[in-house]
Amino acid sequence: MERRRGTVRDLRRDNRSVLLWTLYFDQPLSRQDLSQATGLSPASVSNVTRELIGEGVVVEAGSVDSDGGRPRVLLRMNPSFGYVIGVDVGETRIRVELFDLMMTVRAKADYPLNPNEHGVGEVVDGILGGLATVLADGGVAASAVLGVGIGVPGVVEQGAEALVHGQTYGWDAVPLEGLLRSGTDLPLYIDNGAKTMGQAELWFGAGRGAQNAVIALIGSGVGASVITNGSTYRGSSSSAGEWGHTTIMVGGRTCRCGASGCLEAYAGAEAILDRYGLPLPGDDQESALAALIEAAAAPGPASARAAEVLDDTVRYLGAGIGGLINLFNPERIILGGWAGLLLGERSLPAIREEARRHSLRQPFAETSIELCRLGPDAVALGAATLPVERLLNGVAAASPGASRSAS
Amino acid sequence: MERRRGTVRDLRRDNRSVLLWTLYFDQPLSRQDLSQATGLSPASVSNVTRELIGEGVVVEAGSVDSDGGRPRVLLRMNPSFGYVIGVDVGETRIRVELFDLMMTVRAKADYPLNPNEHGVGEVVDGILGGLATVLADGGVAASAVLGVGIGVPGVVEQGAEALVHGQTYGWDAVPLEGLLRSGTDLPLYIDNGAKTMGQAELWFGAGRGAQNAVIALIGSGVGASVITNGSTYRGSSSSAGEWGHTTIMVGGRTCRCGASGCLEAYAGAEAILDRYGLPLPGDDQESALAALIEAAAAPGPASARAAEVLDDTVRYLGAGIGGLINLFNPERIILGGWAGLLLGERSLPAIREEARRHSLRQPFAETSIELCRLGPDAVALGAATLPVERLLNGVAAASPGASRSAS
DNA sequence: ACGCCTTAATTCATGACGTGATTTAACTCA
DNA sequence: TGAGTTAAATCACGTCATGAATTAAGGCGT
Repeated sequence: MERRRGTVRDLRRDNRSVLLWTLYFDQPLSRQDLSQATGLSPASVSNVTRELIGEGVVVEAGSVDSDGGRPRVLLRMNPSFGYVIGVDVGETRIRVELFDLMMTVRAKADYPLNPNEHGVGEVVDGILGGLATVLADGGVAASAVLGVGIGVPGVVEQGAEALVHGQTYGWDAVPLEGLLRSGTDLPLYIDNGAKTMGQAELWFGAGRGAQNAVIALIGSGVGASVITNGSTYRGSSSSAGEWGHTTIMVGGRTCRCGASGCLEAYAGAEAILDRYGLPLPGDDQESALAALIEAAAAPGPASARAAEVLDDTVRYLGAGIGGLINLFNPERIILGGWAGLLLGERSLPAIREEARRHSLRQPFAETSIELCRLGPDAVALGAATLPVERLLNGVAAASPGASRSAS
Repeated sequence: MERRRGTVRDLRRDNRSVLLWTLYFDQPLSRQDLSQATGLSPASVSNVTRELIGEGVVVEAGSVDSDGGRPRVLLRMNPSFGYVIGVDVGETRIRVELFDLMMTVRAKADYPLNPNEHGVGEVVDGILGGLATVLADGGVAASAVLGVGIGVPGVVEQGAEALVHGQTYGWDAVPLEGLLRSGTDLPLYIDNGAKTMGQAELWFGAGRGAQNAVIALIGSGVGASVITNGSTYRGSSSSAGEWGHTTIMVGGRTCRCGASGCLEAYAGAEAILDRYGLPLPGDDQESALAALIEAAAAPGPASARAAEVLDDTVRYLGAGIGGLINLFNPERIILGGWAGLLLGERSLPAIREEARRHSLRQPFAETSIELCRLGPDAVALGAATLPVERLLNGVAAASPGASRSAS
């Protein structure tokens, strides 16, 4: 991960990198477009491009007339230069997806989990099984895989080998990378699931183009991904963005993390249902929350009570979001996660209003609050962007197969 | 502020910059030391050094024996290459200080303010008067001044001309830079006072060497400065770090910002005194808070009540700090501001404990919570570092006098 | 078909830069 | 005084980005 700088060679790597990034997100582009977009001279674009085409990362694809003159040749990423795998370790299932470079899904695999028993061995088995399945189904050789991104709940401590701390479900410094290493030698990128979902929204969803944003993930629990200067902020030990355990009510409800007054203890789906207290139809949290929202809308005896719980939730959420606005001054707040979507669909305007009441005028005015745009696969998708990010940054060199022997 | 990158010339500027930064903070250093510290080759260090000495930014200063061989020549910044001015616009006074490049004070000036009437004109007059005074007292020509840094309370919106929003004391988009421009043509750098104080602690105080830190400023109100990747984080419209108005108690006390439940409404000095409610000796908040702390320690009728108020304060503060730890995952939290110091001296261990109770284990374990190390002039000192930062980054070119005509 | 025009991309000559190897500088010690 | 030692400067070389010049690839009018 060491990034040298200072020699004229590093300069080339950086230029190559900005060129790849612009091409990745705005393709197809002609060499001329690239020159304009990156600020590099046409000559340099030509040189770097030749190199990239030679390596097979970039391909020429069609051309466009330019009234009267020589037509522009369009450049694209080569989608099959290499493949990436994204893994979403969720509360109820492990999902594994195989993508090409442009993030087209090639194969999927699901592995159900017992929600109340996050056995490490089971998770490891599920991931390894999923890897084998998608490679077989997708017809892709392991040597063509650039890497495997894995989004897990809980804090991921990056180091020689990533450790996972899941304070709310009993994982304490689990050496997930080491455990997986014995079953595969693909390059692994393990990160917090909220962060990978955030990166998915940043790259392909409601966060596109943002330099500073916060993606809030509200599911059973509450998490967030903070984007600063265009990339995921990780802090000193890569656990930044743990929004769910911000105190919004000193001395308040006890949270499953052990503290009291956490946002998650009020606005997480589990907490919402618990605060409502009454039984609801549906055998999982998702349908229960949907039922609660329906109850609040429909006339009936439970309506007022349900609406009150939801309105309180909006207030808590608004307070939490207001804090994010004040602290991070983002240009965008994106509300995601299945519970975030349900709540947002019902009461996004109210959430905005509560966020306004709990933040300062100037930063609030600079922020837009929106719903996420990607579906439930965003965690896996975002995880799969991790190896792509590495490729775009120019760390992964020429041939994709080489990455296997990177022990 | 545009920073080009991509040409071999930009590379030189960057290398020059890292060399200047290392020299600034670890001087004196020999060329060899610099080579080792920056990773640049001895040859490059030699070249860049020659350039810097030629410009007068760096000077040779003495030498050190190296058992048997040619002695190492030590290099230093030239303290009188240029001068900088720092301005602290506080609640009760404006303080203006003149420094040389190495931040040795050359002159000071104070200008009292009526605490309850932050007249814009008065502030402008005070600053302009202070500038003239320190230049005269310090015997420094205006042409030798690299710039003037100004730390103000409230949100500073950077743009063509900096605007100041002081929501808590009635400044709304005040064009401070424009107003000052008519009285001086020195380069101006206006920033939030908590941020400039944070930068002072980062450069010279308890934050030295930190890559990720939060400097909490607790005075009459509450602010913070967030350091990410070694420099002040500003967000999309440079108002990031407004910690004081984070909600820690939904539906709680009304804050002077208009919202309810803000941290500032509980842990700011004004709020602490208000929560105590009873009269205290002393004619300003500072002596009143000191008296409150004394009352809690001494036996007496008011002791229990005072201790309770302070203990509550610690809890609120701990909740706020816990949120910072979870969200930013800093390696260090630094407690500053006059009230922060008073509270910290009394109960830093308790604050640490409450922060622990309100944060997740893993990020808390990575964080140390300390008191600031600089005195009450930190805001002005930090403001004065703003033009120095620009110099170190290589934006300011050869002769310091040239900066005057940078309109 | 042909030449002219327009635009895109490449090539070329140039200058800036960092670097390892070599040389010079500066000082110690026997 | 000369050998040894370490610091710094210089040199020769390779890499790179770039503006200018050149080539490539099409349209259009005659």
